[in-house]
Amino acid sequence: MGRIPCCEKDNVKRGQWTPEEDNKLSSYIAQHGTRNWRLIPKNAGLQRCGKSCRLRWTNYLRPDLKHGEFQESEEQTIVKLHSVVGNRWSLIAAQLPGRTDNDVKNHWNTKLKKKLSGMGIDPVTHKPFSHLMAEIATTLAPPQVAHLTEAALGCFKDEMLHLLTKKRVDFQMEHSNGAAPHGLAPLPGRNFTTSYASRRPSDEDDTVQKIKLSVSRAMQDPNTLPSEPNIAPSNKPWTMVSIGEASNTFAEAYNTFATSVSGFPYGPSSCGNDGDGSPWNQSICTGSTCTGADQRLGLNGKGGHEDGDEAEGGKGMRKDSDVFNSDCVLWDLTDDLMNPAA
DNA sequence: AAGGGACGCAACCGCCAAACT
DNA sequence: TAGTTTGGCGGTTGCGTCCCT
Repeated sequence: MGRIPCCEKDNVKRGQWTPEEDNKLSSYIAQHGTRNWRLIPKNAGLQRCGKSCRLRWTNYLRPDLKHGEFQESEEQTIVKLHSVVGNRWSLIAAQLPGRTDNDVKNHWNTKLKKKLSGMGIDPVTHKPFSHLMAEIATTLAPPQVAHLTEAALGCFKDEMLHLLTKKRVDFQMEHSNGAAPHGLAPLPGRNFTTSYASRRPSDEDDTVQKIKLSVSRAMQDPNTLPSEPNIAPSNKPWTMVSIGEASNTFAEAYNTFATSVSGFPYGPSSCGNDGDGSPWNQSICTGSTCTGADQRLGLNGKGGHEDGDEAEGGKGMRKDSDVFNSDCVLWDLTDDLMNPAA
């Protein structure tokens, strides 16, 4: 029954490929093609598993591969496609001639995820963090919102201070004239060198305090709470308006953070239209779930991944072609992307 | 100059659907 | 039709290199 095993696990070599092995594999495939991966290592005189040979060929040896750095246009394509199809690297790579799924995956994990996070955009949902927080807040009553705010601010503090600490030296070294570093969008009127260098340790606590103050002020604003007399805020039946207003405190908190940390390179509302016009600022914000893009394009947020599990669970989506039926068509998708089964 | 941590990339692992016997 | 392998995919890991202290 069935076929014979692809290779004897005990007799196969593992680890890095040598130039000799590459030559053997390349010359064999040049002559005989890639029809049967089980037989290729045997016939080519390689002590490798067929699967290992296939990976080596598809990810490295194929003559049509690009090996250089990713261009900005390629990065934009990856981000756009990822906002629609999630971690389906093979689909994304198919739109980038010369790039493999492994290339795209590695580049996403090592560069693009951090780049998006640094711009205040969640790499899983492609929404601004502030927008995410507001969305979460709409599902909670204000007392819970307050607790969530505390937790979220802790996250922001750690994340942003980490970024600031890491970048400070680079900015001072490379941009003594105050210009924005490569790949980052400068804010008008901000000077990186002075703003970073002037930060004191106590600024960190000041920042968090500022945010907390802003949030609590917004929470207690009479305009954001129901007006029934003699009912303590925590006991009031919350109206849609009040909850909606309270949820805005998250966006305010985030923007307060970005504003109060002088020199924060991406500024508040990094997904708005108030950027500097750099390709990154424009392209990132075309994500299907971005508020700004939703408004500009008249979208209702049906496209993209509304929850992290779906975005992360590439395998779970394989059979689900609904992602291609999204109302949210942001750019021209090729036929095979729109109809992956074809 | 040396040690340690961070980073990037290549390769492996495990799962799934299709193909095959 | 059932059992098995193959090919393909996404997630994860290991290792070499770079950079900072």
